[in-house]
Amino acid sequence: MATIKEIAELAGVSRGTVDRVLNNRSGVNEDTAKKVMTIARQLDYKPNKAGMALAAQKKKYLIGIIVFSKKNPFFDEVLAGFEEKAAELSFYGCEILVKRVAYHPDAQISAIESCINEGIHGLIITPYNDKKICDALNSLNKKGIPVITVNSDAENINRLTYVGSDYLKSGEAAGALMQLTTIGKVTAGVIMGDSHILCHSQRHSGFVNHLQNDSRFDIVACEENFDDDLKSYDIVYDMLSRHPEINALYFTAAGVHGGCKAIQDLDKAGSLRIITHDDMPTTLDMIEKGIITATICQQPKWQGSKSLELMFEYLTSVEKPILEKCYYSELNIKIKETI
Amino acid sequence: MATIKEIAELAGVSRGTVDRVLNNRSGVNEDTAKKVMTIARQLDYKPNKAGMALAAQKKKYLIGIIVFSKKNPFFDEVLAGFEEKAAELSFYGCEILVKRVAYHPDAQISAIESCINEGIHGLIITPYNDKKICDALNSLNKKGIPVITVNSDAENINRLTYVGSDYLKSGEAAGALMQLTTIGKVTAGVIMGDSHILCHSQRHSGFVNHLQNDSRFDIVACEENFDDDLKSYDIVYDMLSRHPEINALYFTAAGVHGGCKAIQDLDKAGSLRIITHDDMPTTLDMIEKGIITATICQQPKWQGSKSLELMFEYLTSVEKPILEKCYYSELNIKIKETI
DNA sequence: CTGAAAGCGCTTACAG
DNA sequence: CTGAAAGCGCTTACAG
Repeated sequence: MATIKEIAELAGVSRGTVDRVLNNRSGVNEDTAKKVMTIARQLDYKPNKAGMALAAQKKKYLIGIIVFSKKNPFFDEVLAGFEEKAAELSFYGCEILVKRVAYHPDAQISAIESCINEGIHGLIITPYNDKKICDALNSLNKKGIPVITVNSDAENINRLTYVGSDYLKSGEAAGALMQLTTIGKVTAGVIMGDSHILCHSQRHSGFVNHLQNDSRFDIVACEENFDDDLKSYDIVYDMLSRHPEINALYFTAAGVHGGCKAIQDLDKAGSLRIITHDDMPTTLDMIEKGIITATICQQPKWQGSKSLELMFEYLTSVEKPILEKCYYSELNIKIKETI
Repeated sequence: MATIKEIAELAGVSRGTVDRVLNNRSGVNEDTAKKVMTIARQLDYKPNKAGMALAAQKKKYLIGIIVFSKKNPFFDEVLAGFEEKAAELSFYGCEILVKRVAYHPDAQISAIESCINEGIHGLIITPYNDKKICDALNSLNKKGIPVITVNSDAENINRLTYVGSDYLKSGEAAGALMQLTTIGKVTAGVIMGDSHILCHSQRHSGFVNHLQNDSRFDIVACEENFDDDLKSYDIVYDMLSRHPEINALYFTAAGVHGGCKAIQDLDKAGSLRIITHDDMPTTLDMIEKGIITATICQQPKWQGSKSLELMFEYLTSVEKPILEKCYYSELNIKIKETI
């Protein structure tokens, strides 16, 4: 592996100059720069990360992370991903500033402001899909603070990229799984999180799209639980009472535990085919008990670590990398026997 | 973060001495060592990886990797994991030496020998379950070259750990998936790889165990294809001709493509429920075509990167880490809509 | 526009 | 048994 020192010797200049050329720091004679670049290319120079890391010891890159409140255990896993990656990058000077706030535009706005005050260099956020947030994020961008959305995207945001699930596809997968695991006439109900949340409505569409041409399926009810377990209990209880013919349920988001409780209380545990998303402990418990048939997971940990990795790479690279529009996590179906 | 320099100043000794104490290098006065250790503990000293990496620039850790031949595309993925991790560890001086050999004890033996000749410091291997291999690996251990088994384990080997699938569990998962996706009477056939291969027979047992108390299921045939697609074609063709009542097939290992071809040629594509393992391109193609219902994957890439990570950590750490007996990969069910 | 020098934290001959 | 010094590769004030 070629080093800066070698290149400097070959080019007959100092190491400092080579460094300037290689990192596009301004103020180097054009001819000198060309000569250095040619040699660097010939030797296929790749910077040594250990050297970079050591020299960067005093530098600091502070990356703000805004995800949802502690009430939603799904984000515990995403956070685990952030922390794992942050530990790995800590010796390159990467530091993270985590804020877990309520799912509300105002809470997010004030979290964003406090991030700015603490001097973040980049922001990773699960945005509430709202005009206010959109504006706030776009003005961050103008300040030169790049934004990456994670887990959930928002419309019209000027973000670097989105890291998370393909929600339409995951809804379709839920529909397909429903087909695979049922026979005959299926009367289904859907329990959504919040129809104002982009990803929840996308899962719903995916599910409906996939099943609409299958004459076996009839979707007779769809309600929102706003990701709240108590609300979820009531809604499911009510839905199943009004529609005793329902024999399958699809939960597009959280509130799985409350909903399943209602099913247990109605003594319908065995007679319903239930598909959910994600694998928080309460969901795993319901799978273990045989109440939920399968759950479709979305690599929350990967979402955290990947988004931080991309942000850090972007912040530290000289030639800004070209990012994909979206980085989709894999869908992972789990049943009792694979958890 | 405390540094060696700080500790040296506080202890009133040189940095060299601190280094000797911290890394258990011999020949330090006991009292001095104690003093240094106390201070290090007080400051919660953690070595700076960048510093270590830079200083280790001239060192080299060569790790041998022996997996199966290029005919088995599953190992392409495992290899991708090895290479990704090797790139990450390269600036700590980690180098890998990959040998892909035929699934045969003699081929493995000679690969092991050539690894020794090239001076490996550790070996990661997917061992053929055979006395000869076992002896060879145990003698490696005696030479001080640690061994990790990956993807497949062998009996009575003195290895550091095993990184791979829990095959019994994955067979059970296949059985459960079969139950979930069928109704009424199911007459099943099993296509095994090689009954002498530990993991293949474990999957078979898991599958049979899971289904034996379910009166809906009848397993009427079980044949070996030795992971060969042509052989697999013949076996499946023959099995389905002799047992026209078969309406479900389980492939415990490779040879999926050949088997599915036979099914197509017999015009039975729609009428069989088929469960397989892994997601090599040919398998994905058969899922896309609706011939295979679901496939259970085992994180091949993770198996490669995890095993290399563990080996490198073991080789480079001062206090040898205590490893688990086994590191199991997650099981990941995929259907057409999630690939 | 460029160079010489110091420094990031750890390791390692070498000298004593 | 211990210290002083050089070195790993990259970066960064500072001086010119």
